[in-house]
Amino acid sequence: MWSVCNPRNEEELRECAQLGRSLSRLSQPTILTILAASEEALHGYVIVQRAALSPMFGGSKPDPTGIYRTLKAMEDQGLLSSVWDTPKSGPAKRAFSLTDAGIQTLRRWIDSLACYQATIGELREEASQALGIDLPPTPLCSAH
Amino acid sequence: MWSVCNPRNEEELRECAQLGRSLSRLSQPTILTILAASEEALHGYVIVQRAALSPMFGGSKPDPTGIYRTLKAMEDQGLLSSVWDTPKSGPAKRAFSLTDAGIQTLRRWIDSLACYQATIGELREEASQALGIDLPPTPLCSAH
DNA sequence: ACATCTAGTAGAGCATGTCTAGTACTAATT
DNA sequence: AATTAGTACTAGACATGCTCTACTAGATGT
Repeated sequence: MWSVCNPRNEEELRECAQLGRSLSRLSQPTILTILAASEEALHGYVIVQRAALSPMFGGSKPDPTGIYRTLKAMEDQGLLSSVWDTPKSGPAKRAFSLTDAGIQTLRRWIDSLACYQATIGELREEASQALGIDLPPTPLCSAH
Repeated sequence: MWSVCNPRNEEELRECAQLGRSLSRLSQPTILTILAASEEALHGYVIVQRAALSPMFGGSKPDPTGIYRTLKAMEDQGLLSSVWDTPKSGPAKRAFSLTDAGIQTLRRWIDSLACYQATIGELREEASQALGIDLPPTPLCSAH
């Protein structure tokens, strides 16, 4: 299943857009949003699950390896902080929460995302014009 | 200079979005649009120049290496066809034009782009909600 | 003579994402 | 009691797409 558009099959995805399951480079704002929406610190595993519900991944769980690596990178950048949670029973797990820098970054992302939207909209208009067709209405997109 | 958003400097780009000069994976629809808008076949060099004027790259010329490689890949996929143009004087140059498959693909891209827009819009809304702020108005974005 | 423009190519590297596969412990099912 | 599914995380290999540096080579301009 695909998140962003809704091709009937893998074939069509490859034909059409040559994209992966998610928009590239937008897992960071997705993670920031998930953490900003949560009162408490979250484990990576939970973040993966919530990400599946976000518009970016629209139902299908993102690859955990990628998310864990992104979390680590974001912590290195100072956007997140984490503490090890070592319960008596069960595996050790890391709980992530936003730093002030993370909140600032998300704030900036909101503007960036608007710019992306505008840019993509312009490209879409130009493409329609070039084909000499009217801008078609927004199709049914997400899987939720 | 950046194409999509308008950060004051490289620093801010890195802080904010960790993105390159262009939205990832959208150079293909950009190229398709440029070719669809042109009556005649275009040289790679000209495509690079026109790309600089498109919303995706907003003024700054994209890396020619990347564009040439993408053109080759698109030809391999049957979206483009090319002929060598070997004038008496001057270097040999390749002229690209759209195939029927390329036109079909651009048509599908128009829907895909709408989905991207919608997805990014939803993410933006969720981010604003999570921060407890009103959805700010679309900022000034592109450089043209 | 030197710089700039046209037109393209080669190779290295980075960021991001994907795939396969594993560890380890718990809880529910058969 | 053994198997399966769920929680929680890690490692390595690979693919894709973009970026950077650097190069060839002819044409045109100063």
